[in-house]
Amino acid sequence: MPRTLVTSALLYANGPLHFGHIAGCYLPSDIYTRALRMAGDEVLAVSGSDDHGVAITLAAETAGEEPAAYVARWHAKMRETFAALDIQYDIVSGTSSCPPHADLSREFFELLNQNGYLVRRAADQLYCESDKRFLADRYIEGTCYECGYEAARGDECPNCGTWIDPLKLKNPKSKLSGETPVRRSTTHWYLDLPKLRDEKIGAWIKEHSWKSNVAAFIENLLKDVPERAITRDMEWGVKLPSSVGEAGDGKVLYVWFDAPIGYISFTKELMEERGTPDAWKDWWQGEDTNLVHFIGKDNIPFHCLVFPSMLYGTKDGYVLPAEVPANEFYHLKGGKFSTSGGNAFDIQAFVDSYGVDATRFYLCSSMPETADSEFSMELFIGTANSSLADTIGNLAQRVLKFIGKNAEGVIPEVHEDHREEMDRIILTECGTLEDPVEHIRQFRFRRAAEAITQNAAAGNRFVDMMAPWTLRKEDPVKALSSLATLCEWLSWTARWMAPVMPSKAQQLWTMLGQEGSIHDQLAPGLPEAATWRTLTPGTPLGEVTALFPKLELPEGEA
RNA sequence: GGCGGUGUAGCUCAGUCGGUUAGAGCAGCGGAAUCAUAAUCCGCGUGUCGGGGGUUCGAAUCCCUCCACCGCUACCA
Repeated sequence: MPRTLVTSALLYANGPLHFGHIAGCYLPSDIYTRALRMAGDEVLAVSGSDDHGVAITLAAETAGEEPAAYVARWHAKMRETFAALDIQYDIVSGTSSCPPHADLSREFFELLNQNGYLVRRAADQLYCESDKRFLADRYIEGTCYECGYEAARGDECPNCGTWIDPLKLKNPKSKLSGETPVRRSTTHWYLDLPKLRDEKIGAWIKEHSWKSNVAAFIENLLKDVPERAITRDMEWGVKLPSSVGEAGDGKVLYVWFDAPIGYISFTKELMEERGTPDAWKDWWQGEDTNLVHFIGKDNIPFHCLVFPSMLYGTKDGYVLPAEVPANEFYHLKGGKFSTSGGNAFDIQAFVDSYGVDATRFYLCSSMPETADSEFSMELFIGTANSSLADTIGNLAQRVLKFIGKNAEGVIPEVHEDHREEMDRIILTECGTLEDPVEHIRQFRFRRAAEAITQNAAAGNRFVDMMAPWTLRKEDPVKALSSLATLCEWLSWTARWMAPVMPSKAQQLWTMLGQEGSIHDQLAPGLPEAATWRTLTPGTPLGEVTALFPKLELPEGEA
C-alpha cells in the first residue's frame, strides 16, 4: 500500500494564522491527506509550531512574557484556527514542547559533525557587557553606514535597504540595554552546504522532478550555496550536545536548523504516544515512504536544499522528499495578509458567518497554485452561491424533495430495462467527468474544486433530460429509475466533496439515509457502469434541508 | 539597491519544452423548462494573448528591450 508522509510548514509561533497560511499550506495539506485516505492510501499528517529563534525572544520580551509562555499562547491559537477550519493532523506539536525534539536535534548535529559536514570557525560579534551576552543582529540598532539613517537594524537598514554588517554599524546600541556593545570573538558551527551539494544533493535536485513553480525557484539556488551558521549565542533554543564540551556553552542551535527536525521529532512523539516508539522509523527511514512537504514559496530553499542536505548528511537512512508542492502567496485585495493585526481578519468569525466548507471550497478554488493570487470577498460570495448553493445544493434539494413528494421518501429502485441506458447517459452523455481525487493527487487543487462542481452539473443535466416531473405521468417506473440513478449520483457527489468540504459531504451522506462516516468511504476513481451503484433501494432518506445557504455580500464590501 | 513574479475575453484564471479556427468558470444577452434555495438546461465570445524589435516556414509560447502593477529582501505559508 502506498505510504505517504505529509508535513505542513511549521508555523512560526509569533502571530496568528491568516488566510495566506491556510490557502498556501495548511488547507492543501488537509485536502491532500483526506483525498489520499479516501483513495485507500496510508497517510500520516504532521504539523506544529516553530518555537525558537531570536524573533520569538524579542517579541516575548516586548510582551513581558517568558518565551515558553509566549509560544504556548500562539500555539494554542493555531490549534483553534485549525479546528475552526476542520484542518486535521495526526499530531500538532511544537519544537519547544515536543519531548524528543531536543535530543533528536542534537543527534542530527552530532551525526553531521561526525560525518564531516560541520565546520567550526571563530568570528567577531557584538557583545553587550552589561547583559553579558552576544547580541543577535536584531537586537542591535545604529546609524547606517551607507545612508546615515539613524535607526538602522543590525540586519537591514529600513531606509535604504542595505543589508547591514552589524560590525560596521556606526554608534551601535543594544536594543535591550541601550549600552554600546563591544567586539568579541565567538565560535560557531556552520553547515557545509557546498560539500553536501557537490557530494549528493546537487545531483539529486537536478534529477528530481519538481512542481513547475518550484523548479523555477530552484534553478538559481544551486549556483550560490554558502556555508550556513547553525549555532547562536542565546538561551532560548536547543542546547548544543555535551560532546562539544565548553565550546558549546551558552549556545543553542540556530532556529532554522532545529525547526525542520521538528517534523521527525513530532512523528516520534506521536508514535511514543501510540505505544509503538520505533514506528517513526518506518515513516522517515522506510524506502517506500513518499515524503511530501507542504510549504509556501519562501520555504523552498529550506525544503529543497537545506533540509534534504541535513537528512542525507546524517547518513542514517532518512528518506528525501518526494514532493514539495509549494504554493505561491495569497493576498488580500492586493495587500498582504498581515500577522501584526491591521487588515488581517478573524478567521473564526469569518467561518461562523459564512460556513467552514464554503470557506474551504473558495480557498481551494482560488489557491495560489502556480502564481500569487488573492482573496476577494465578491468572488467568494459569487462562488459560494453559483457553485455550491445553485449547482451542488440545488441538485440535492430538487432530487431529494421530489423523492419525498413522489416516491415515499425512500431510495427508489432502478428497473433493469432502464439501467443500461441511464448508466450511459449519466456517465458519458451529461458531460466529461473528472476525478477530483486525481487532481488533488497532482496538486491541482483549483481544478479539483472545478471538477466537483462540474460533476454535479452533469447531475443537473441528467435531471433536465429525464424531466421526472413529466415522466412520472407517462412512465412512472422510468421516473423512479431516473431518481434512483440520481441518488447514486448524489452519493458520488458527497464522496467527491469530502476532502474539500468534509462536513457538508457528511450532511449530504446523511440526507441520503446513509449511516456512518462519509470519510470511511473509499473513492476509487471515477464511477464505472458495472460497479458504481452502491445504494440499497428502499432506504429511507434522512431529513432534507438546504445544503448550502445563499450568501450575501456584506454592506460596504465590493 | 538586489532578487523574483505578473501582465491572455467585463471579472478570476488555464494554456506556453513554437505548429490546426487561443480555452474554462463567472458575469452578460437570447431561448426552453418549472422538480428545486427564482435554483436548472440549451445557444451566443473576431480578445492588438502589455508595447516594440529579433529568431523561425510558423510565436501568446524562444531571445532582446521598454512599460505597468506587485511581492520578497533572510526567515511570516
